Amino acid sequence: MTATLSPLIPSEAPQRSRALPKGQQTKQAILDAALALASQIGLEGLSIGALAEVTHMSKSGVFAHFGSREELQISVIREYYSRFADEVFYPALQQPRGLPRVRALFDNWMQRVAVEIQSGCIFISGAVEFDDRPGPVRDALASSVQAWLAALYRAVVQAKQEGHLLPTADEEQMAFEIHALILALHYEARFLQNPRSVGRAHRGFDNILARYGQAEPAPPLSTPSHPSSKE
Amino acid sequence: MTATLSPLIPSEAPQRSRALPKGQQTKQAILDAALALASQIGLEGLSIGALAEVTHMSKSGVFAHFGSREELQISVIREYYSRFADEVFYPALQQPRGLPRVRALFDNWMQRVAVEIQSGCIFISGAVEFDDRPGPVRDALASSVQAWLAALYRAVVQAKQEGHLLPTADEEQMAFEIHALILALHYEARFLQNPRSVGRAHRGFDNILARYGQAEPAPPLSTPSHPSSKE
DNA sequence: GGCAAAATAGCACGATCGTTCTATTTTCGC
DNA sequence: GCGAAAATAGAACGATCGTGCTATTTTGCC
Repeated sequence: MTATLSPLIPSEAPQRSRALPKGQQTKQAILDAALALASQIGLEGLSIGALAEVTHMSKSGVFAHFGSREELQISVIREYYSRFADEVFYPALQQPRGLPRVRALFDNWMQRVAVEIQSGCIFISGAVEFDDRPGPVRDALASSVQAWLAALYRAVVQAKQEGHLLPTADEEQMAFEIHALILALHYEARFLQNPRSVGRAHRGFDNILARYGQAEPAPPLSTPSHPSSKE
Repeated sequence: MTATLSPLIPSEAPQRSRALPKGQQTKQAILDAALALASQIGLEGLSIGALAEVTHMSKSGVFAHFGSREELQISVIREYYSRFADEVFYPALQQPRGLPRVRALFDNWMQRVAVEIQSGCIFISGAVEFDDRPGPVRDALASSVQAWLAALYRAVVQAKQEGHLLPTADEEQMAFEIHALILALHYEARFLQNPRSVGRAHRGFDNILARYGQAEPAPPLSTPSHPSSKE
């Protein structure tokens, strides 16, 4: 099976046969602006009026593309998830299974969060905004995050299977601790504006590897592949 | 010097000579309700109308006690900070300097966050809400958090001074990693509703101690050092 | 190039927000 | 218990919000 980040939220199949009709085109432009706006002020702060102003449209013009504010928020989450996957997940697949891939996932993630120190991360701000507000927006957000964390977890499991981690390593624990570093980086860099946070997070990852990793580099092609990776 | 969490935000000296006048009394009642409300829906979600309804007062009656919404928010932060110090920081001072005190700080913190999985933590939600919204509310929040993190850092420094940590231990790094665990606990327990998070955070702390602590008092890493960290 | 359909604008609605102003009630020292 | 001062209520304001309704413009197929 090929590793993917499943599009948990079904989206209409994009038209590939022709150039996008005008409607979809401006819808995408609105979505771009909405993503930028939501990153700064949060999904809850996203207002149709402000969005209309930015895109030089009327409120109802913007509104018509989504039908409701909730649908707009969900679309933003979908868009964010897609970009996150393109930027963090898929590039890491070029690294070989195991520790190199885990390292690439973390590095890409770090790099993205480092940029988001200015712009904000929807997966983090959204979690706070919707942590006790049930509904479709929360569901979309939670399943997106879960999909990403599950992908990270799978990469850690593979690293252990490849012999890159100690046999005693607890994969779920390791994934938890990696996630923790990212959250602390976001908190201390973006809110507390501590410039040392990036270095702290990197050091933290090194510490995690020192604890869970095999002391000696694993033999490159030693073990014949087990029944292919199931999760 | 005696260890304290300085009241960074100056507050009017409370009247001790007499019973509180009626005004201060209801102000405190409003503040209690505001704290509960802000914990659930955030400092930004705190509305004077909702607060009036909960306290069975008129909007203007509530408003008159604070003069502005901003002042209300700052008062809530002040109140939260005070309770946090009473519940997490001061009790830990009964433990001897060094590792026991660090452990107590973490345990108290964990216990509080474990409760806040239901109610929410203003230090965390507020950080997201105000991370790029300058102003007095953000300042009050940031200085409160900084004061607490500095207190944690001092405790770690003392632990090293007492010889409870390796001479190579980086105190700031250790404090960063502890903070990270708390943030991950809050995120994964409150938003993702993963019941294993409490155990993961405890285990993470054990891992940190294994990395930075002087190796001897407890049996080495393979056995869990605390009976409670079972999932 | 005309014409249905899609896209966008304009306007108004009810609700909620923080805040202000004025009136009324309650507190509390004397 | 009188009366000034404090506390609370009530109503109204302008602003902003999401949304529904109806025009108007623009698109894109024939």
